[in-house]
Amino acid sequence: MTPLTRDFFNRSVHAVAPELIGATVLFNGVGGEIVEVEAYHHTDPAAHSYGGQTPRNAVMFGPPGYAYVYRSYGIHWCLNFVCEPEGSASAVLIRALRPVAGLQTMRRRRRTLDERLLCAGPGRVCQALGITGRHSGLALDPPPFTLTARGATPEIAVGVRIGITKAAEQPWRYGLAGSRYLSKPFR
DNA sequence: TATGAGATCAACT
DNA sequence: GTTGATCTCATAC
Repeated sequence: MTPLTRDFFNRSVHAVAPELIGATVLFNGVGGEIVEVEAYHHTDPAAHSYGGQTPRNAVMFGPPGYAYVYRSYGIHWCLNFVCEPEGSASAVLIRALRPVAGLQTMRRRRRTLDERLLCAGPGRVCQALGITGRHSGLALDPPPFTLTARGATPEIAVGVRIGITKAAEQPWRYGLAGSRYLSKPFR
């Protein structure tokens, strides 16, 4: 169980994103295996950092290995891992987990007993782990975060990203092939 | 199974 | 005033 260090994130998002599939993320001991992510590069019109720095996205412009959390559609929180050397403003959106630790806590927060729906979607992940905008800017290596590298290399599925209108054709969504915990199946 | 409304906020026009 | 890296619930097919 090797922890993910800052060096791991200090590379291209397109290298980091697929390698996160199969890794484990815990927040205060609650979480699971990452089964779905999306990559956002600062040259990408769909990225929050595309139009330059604002108070909301400032964390993306900082060093890699930090959490960027933002509010989506007014109600949900979405968790990102900042990547690449400082200033490049690129990040990986955590879209879905296979629940592993703290199932009872997640079921209570999510108000559902259906294990498949605990962490299937970026808003659900944050609700299940108890992550909000207060946690934006936290480092990923010390607690409350615990990130662990995967063991064997899993089969990775690739597809187009979900719920965006700009640069929607880019195949920058990565998932664990065949997983039943995805927010949507790959095709 | 599929579409539609509502919730609710920061950025941008 | 509009839009969006979303989810839930209701109603319709």
